[in-house]
Amino acid sequence: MLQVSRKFEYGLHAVTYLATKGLGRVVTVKEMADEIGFSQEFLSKAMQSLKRAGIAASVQGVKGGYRLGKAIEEVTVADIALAIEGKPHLVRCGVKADRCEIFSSCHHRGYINTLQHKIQALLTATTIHSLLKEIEG
Amino acid sequence: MLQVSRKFEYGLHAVTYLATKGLGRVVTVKEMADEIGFSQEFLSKAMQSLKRAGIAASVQGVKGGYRLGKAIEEVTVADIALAIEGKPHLVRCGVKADRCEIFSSCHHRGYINTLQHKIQALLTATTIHSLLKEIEG
DNA sequence: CTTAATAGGGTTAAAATAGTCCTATTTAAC
DNA sequence: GTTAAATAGGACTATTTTAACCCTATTAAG
Ligand code: SF4
Ligand code: SF4
Repeated sequence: MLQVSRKFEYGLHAVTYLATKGLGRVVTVKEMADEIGFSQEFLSKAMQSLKRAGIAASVQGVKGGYRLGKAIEEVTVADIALAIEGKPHLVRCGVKADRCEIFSSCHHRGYINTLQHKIQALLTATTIHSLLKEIEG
Repeated sequence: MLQVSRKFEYGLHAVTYLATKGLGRVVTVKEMADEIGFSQEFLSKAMQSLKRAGIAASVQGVKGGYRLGKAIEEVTVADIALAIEGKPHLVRCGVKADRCEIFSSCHHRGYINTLQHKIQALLTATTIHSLLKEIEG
């Protein structure tokens, strides 16, 4: 269906939330989930992925939470997608060749791979900074 | 995971198969499935979708099968995707607004929709004709 | 030492995708 | 006209992926 995962949307919303509500401020998952309207548990998983990628930074313990890990000019939508969904692969042979029974005789991979790179370029072209400008402006 | 459906790949392979093996020739699903290396039953479903969209034409009865329904200069990858997967929607609110609990407060739709249009433009930019030239050349 | 938070493994539930099966219809060939 | 080879398509099942939840451990403020 060529659809973006829900977790990615959770992550994207979370990052823009962090970016708008105080740049250095530490925000709990609970606050974000309540404000945005998402499931706290699931958003928590998304935040953990973002943290591992350095997009968010975490503070543990009471008064803990998350804040941005990078300047919003340096985080692209592609980064968030990578952090949450892992390396993109439009076709199953991108995961592993033997996942496709016709791998050795397929003549379409080249095209599909360039297509993928173009899509990736689109995602890379948008930083969170420019996304916010687009939303507000 | 942003992955293309298997049925779409079946369809794409089938169309290029029809295009290379004789333009007017009527080819059975069995032949295509055997040659390409796909499941006959499932490929059959893909062909039915392509037929409904006019991309393939069918001949029923003994000696029946499929042939191309349009000139390969007039069929784009986007057409095949549309025929097989239906209207694209990168996010669930594209199917129906109430599929997302935060629809009314979401500020990301605009961006995601332009992203979708750009991806769609990429698919529309490749006709089967140009795809074949790319493969052969 | 208690409490509020993240970290993360493991499990379950729901949905989408992939594939199969079966029957009806069409039509060429005999 | 009967048979056989094909598409048409509905219904079903299996598999895989996604989404969500639960539970325990760890961290650190008060
Ligand atoms: S059909 Fe080709 S592009 Fe698609 S998964 Fe198989 S090898 Fe890859
Ligand atoms: S979060 Fe926004 S873009 Fe995503 S499905 Fe909901 S309304 Fe649509």
